[in-house]
Amino acid sequence: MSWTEERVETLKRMWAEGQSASQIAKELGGVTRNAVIGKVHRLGLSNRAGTAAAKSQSAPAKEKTAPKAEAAPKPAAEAPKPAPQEPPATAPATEAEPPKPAAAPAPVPATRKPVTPAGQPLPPQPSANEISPESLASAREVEKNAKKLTLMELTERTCKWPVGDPATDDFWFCGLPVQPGKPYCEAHVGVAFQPMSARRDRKR
DNA sequence: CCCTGATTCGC
DNA sequence: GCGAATCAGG
Repeated sequence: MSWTEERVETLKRMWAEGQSASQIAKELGGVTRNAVIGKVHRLGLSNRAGTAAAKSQSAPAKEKTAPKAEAAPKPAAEAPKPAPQEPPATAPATEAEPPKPAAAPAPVPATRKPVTPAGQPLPPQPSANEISPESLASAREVEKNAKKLTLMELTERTCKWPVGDPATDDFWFCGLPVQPGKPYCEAHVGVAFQPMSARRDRKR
């Protein structure tokens, strides 16, 4: 892959948006995060406001190398603080979309925001399947300690189980460590991947 | 351990 | 110019 103008555009845009190098690399495909970082530097972009790792680069006493790079007088326009815009409540850029989990039990407070978009009908809910009570129980259990990640914070190792209503503020992803090879944590894998007949007669 | 960005240096 | 390897911090 090469840095075509289009790809560079995407790179610039995402970098400006505060996306991490690895996220950009995934988006572009065919490149590693190292490649992205290297390009970012060559392009002269770089220090974004308040980057975690970036601020550590102040070694006052000892210089192990002699960088001659002086401040590059870049007339580049100051990036206009891109206010974290609401991500489209739809399709995450992330892949791995196993079966849509059954609707999360959204505890509807009396004061529910009526944010049901008039545009599209609700996605086809595979349905109110009967999930093993045990599974649901453990899932709810886990949701209490979930890391509550945002779409952006998801990685290949964080549980992508959605909780709450995407149309409200009360929406997040589980985020707990995923089960190896699965997109969800153990508890949610249990709810997501149920054999067709998850329900046996409850032996009580 | 997972992640982040920064830098170096052979190609 | 490119990006893997490496470094360094969280």
